[in-house]
Amino acid sequence: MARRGETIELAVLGLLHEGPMHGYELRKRLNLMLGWGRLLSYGSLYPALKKMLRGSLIAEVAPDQVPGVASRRQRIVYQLTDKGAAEFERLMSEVGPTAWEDDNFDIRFRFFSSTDMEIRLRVLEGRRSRLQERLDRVQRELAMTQKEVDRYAAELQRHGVESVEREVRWLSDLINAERGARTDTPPPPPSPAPSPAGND
Amino acid sequence: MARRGETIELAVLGLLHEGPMHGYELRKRLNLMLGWGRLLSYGSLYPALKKMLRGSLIAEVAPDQVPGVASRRQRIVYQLTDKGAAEFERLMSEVGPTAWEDDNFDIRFRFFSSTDMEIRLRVLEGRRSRLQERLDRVQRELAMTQKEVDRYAAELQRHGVESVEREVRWLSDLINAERGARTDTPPPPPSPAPSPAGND
DNA sequence: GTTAGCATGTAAGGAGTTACATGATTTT
DNA sequence: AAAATCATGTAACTCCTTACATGCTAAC
Repeated sequence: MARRGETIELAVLGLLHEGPMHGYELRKRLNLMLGWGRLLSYGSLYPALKKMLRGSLIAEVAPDQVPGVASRRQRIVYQLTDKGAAEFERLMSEVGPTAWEDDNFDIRFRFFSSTDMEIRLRVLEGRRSRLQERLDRVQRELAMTQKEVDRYAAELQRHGVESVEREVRWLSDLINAERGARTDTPPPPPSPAPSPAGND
Repeated sequence: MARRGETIELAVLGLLHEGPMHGYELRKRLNLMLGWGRLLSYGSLYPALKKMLRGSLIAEVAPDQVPGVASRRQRIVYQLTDKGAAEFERLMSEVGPTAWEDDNFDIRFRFFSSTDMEIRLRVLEGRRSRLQERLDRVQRELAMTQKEVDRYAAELQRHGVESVEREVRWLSDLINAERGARTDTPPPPPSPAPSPAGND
């Protein structure tokens, strides 16, 4: 779904940011994390790790940490390099369109704790106005095209619109929560107008 | 997400099943139909049409329907062939896993009017149990892995679970509606809104 | 007459899946 | 000892996107 090749990379950087891990474990967490539909295959994870290794974003951890448990070696534990950590921060502070895409947004949100609130707000607002645009566009076109509507087609539209509206409300709540936490100022009346988005 | 190459093909067959259309129009409808996230590009639509043309699933409509409006020609209107109609029916009566995938499910649902209720029920139930499995798996793993949970990670999980639960309820309502219509039982509630949706 | 939108296509390449291939370790 | 699961990897392939390229038609 997400076309940016950075998607897996960002997720891996984020997970390794929380601690060293080997590929198999990484994959399990990744599937749990964005598991709402897609399962990541080894055929895409391992090549991605190799690539990041070549780019020095990650490095293999020295194998013999605990001398007592000598043998148990065939899994490769990776950790973030300084360069990798810097790249993670660079990617996490992007606030442009790529940060609003479905998968990219989820991953960024998952690692929001590693970002400033300003970034968080920009990303949340960007995502919200993107969804709002989708909604408006669909509803506009629906008004034009609607002649005889198939029952199931209509039900699908209805459910889709409702789901997106629900996510918009979710985002609005999150935005309010962030704003409320920003200062001790009591949260001002919510602005229903979707703010036009800034870009990177 | 959807890996099956049949996805676009089925959607095109379904739309042409409702009437002849040219590529540009097809694309607009497709984007409206499964527009919740992805936009279909020409680079994928036109090659697909060519392929279907080669396979004789569709054919070009004779260009000169209305003699008076001679010129206005450069768009290519396609229509379903008999073979295409048969293929559409074959695909629509599949009830296996491929029919439960996100995109494939949406497309099948969109064209449910062209199917028997038995098929509809199988597809709806298949999709529901697939979502239920996802839910169970995630909740099981969540119970094991949960140690220190990041605030945003937890919120993302919560929202994800809730969304899927919501879709399960939606499917359940639809299944009940189908079952209710199965017997000769006269439709008890009036049908101003076909929404049996008891949501939220 | 020039911009904007309609309409069709192609080439190159990215991203990820499937299927294959291998072996170690733990559980039964 | 077998089966399950952990663990890593590769090759071929599919699907789709991006960017490019072209020309017609409507509106301003």
